[in-house]
Amino acid sequence: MLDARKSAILNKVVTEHIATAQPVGSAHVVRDPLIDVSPATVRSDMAALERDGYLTHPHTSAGRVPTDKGYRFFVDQLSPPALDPAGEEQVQDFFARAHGELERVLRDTSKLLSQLTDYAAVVVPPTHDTLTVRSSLLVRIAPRAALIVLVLSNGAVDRHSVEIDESTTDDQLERAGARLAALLAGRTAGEVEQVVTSGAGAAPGAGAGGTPPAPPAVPAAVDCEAAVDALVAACCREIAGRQLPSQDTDEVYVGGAARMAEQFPAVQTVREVLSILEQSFVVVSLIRDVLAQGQSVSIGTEHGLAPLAECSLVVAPYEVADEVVGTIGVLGPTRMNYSQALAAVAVVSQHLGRQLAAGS
Amino acid sequence: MLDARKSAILNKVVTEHIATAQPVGSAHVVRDPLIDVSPATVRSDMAALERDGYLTHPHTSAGRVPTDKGYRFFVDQLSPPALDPAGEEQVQDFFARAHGELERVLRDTSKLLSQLTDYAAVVVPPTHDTLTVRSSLLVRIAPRAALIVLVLSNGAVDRHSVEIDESTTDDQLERAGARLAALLAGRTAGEVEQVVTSGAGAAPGAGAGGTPPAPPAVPAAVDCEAAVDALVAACCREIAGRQLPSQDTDEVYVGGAARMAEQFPAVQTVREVLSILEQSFVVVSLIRDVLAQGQSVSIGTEHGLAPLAECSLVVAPYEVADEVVGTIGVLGPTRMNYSQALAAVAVVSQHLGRQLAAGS
DNA sequence: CCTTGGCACTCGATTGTACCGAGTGCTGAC
DNA sequence: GTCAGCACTCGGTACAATCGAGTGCCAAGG
Repeated sequence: MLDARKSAILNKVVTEHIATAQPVGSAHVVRDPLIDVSPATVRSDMAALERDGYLTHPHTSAGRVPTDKGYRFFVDQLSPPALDPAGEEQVQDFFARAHGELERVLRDTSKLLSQLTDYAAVVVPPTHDTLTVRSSLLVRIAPRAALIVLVLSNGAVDRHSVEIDESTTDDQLERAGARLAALLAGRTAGEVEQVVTSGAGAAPGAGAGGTPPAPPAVPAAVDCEAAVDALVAACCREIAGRQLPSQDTDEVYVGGAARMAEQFPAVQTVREVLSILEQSFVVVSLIRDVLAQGQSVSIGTEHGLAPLAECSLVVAPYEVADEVVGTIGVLGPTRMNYSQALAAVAVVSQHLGRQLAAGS
Repeated sequence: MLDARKSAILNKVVTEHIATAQPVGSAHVVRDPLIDVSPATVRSDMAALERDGYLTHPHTSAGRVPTDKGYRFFVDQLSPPALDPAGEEQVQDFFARAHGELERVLRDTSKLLSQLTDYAAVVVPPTHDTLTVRSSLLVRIAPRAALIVLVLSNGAVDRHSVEIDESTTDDQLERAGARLAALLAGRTAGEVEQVVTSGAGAAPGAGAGGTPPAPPAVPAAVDCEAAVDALVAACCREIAGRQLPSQDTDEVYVGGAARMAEQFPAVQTVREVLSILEQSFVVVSLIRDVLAQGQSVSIGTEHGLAPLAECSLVVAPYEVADEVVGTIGVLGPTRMNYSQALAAVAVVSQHLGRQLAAGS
């Protein structure tokens, strides 16, 4: 597509612009030992690159700046980058020390990633699909509400509330709890869903398509045992339901958002970017979209979000037991240090996966 | 201290400066109908106010700007402010709708408070001291680690991990779990602590003063029942220990941090403020300090944090069952709208307390 | 003694002008 | 195709002039 010299020039423009944040002119480009031609030649090549959409001009008599397409070319031909030794050590250290609650580990991981790259970092927590239920508990917390607590195989705790009928006796609740414990032990949330839809009485059935699922409620018990059955079914539905995309629970850990303040001269831009970062739902779906396209980098306007037009996102999934369970990412300006970000994201995602597999 | 006219002038300067963010001159001040003197008189009064430390001068030939002391005077003589009807309705709406997990409610509350005021908002979650344990569960999550899960009376779930000896049998664990359940049910964390220090075998004893408490570990069991005893004691210690100030778990919900970006012209300031907001520990202790001094507003340099010299913090505790359990706050520039912030914080803290008492 | 109009003075902000220099595009020669 | 040379562009800086909001002080009047 691009001959060797043009490609070299484009690369030089990109790296130089990343380093200096300034438009780069032909004189700067020829300073690169790999480019052994005169400025005039470089100029004509740069004009061609501009015609092809790789570069732009802020105005006449200014140097060139890469377009999103230019960055894209640069990133695609980047050799798989390695993290610098200092960073590598930092990651090692971190995960050697990391322990305790899942949430804490994830939050700290986002901080680590942000420190490594000097940009904002995002950690999307693992879905529970690969985790099994180790233990469960059903407790009444109000006359008409009960809580299911699940301890998962990695030590995380999941929690769902179900509406119950006021007439439900403590005894019934206890029996339902016992049944539930037996039913859930060793299962994943996905398997629970299967149990629900296959047998186990009051399956959702008809209304599954367009209409929103009714809130789980248990009808007044006539037969005692039937009430217990219904309660168990409601609990299962609730647990399985949480995994559905209807969840607006989308949690996400953002670290180093403050660093974005330095990246953009315009206060307005900073404000918009930070605002987006506060809406976890938007962040999650953004990352999901990028990953769905098989990309690991999204540059400028490639994703649709207007306020992030001046940002790039570098993502990597992390795996537990060969299954993708979550994602981490770095958000920086389009003129970010891509190789560093790619390296950091790759290394951290690997370590994080291993860590979670170990059971934190 | 200040005669009526000086006081009026100071008030006018403060309100005007809050509204316009500009230094305000004598001409602006006399526009106030309450001040019926000439600009020259105002000028001499302002000079006096400056001598007394209530106002400053960016430079000669500029208007006056309030100092921290000036703001302090203004805030202290502010009549207890009421929230505007629109805001009031928003709060009503919010708490009528609020439901679900504790964390979600708190996070959303921080967003609400931020929306009401247009500044950043902070919610410090309730300590568990007034909550009782409704149910508990002890599960092994790794060969050498177990997890205590507590369901609290308001439906929240608390979780602590304890180190256990590898030789501990599942049977022992189960018995310890049963003992623990009986011991904890209906108790608050504070009461658990009392149980630990009073009887129950392996109390910390000597090392309680200066040295950090040893990590909970259970020695290899010789006698089976003794091992169970020790395990129970370790669990209790862990639960009680969490309430000690040694906790660096200090969680905090920050909403609307992005709004700070617009409040300061200097990017550096924005960066520093956001940075502070990301360190939950700092935020928590800051709020604690302010409250400990019986203040509800901290202005500029009154708290010691240099990066927040241009910020003010408005806080209010919230109560459940007449006990202060947590705090909410608003962080804005020193020239923030204090009456609005005070009103919002007061109203929201009241509603939040009521909401939590109801059992979310 | 407090208040006030008058007045000189200060100093940031704005505007205008000139100039510099980094950078481009083009052209004609090799 | 490459390159030296050249005219041209245009943002950035430096400097001066001007403007105006605001002060401090003083002398006169209640």
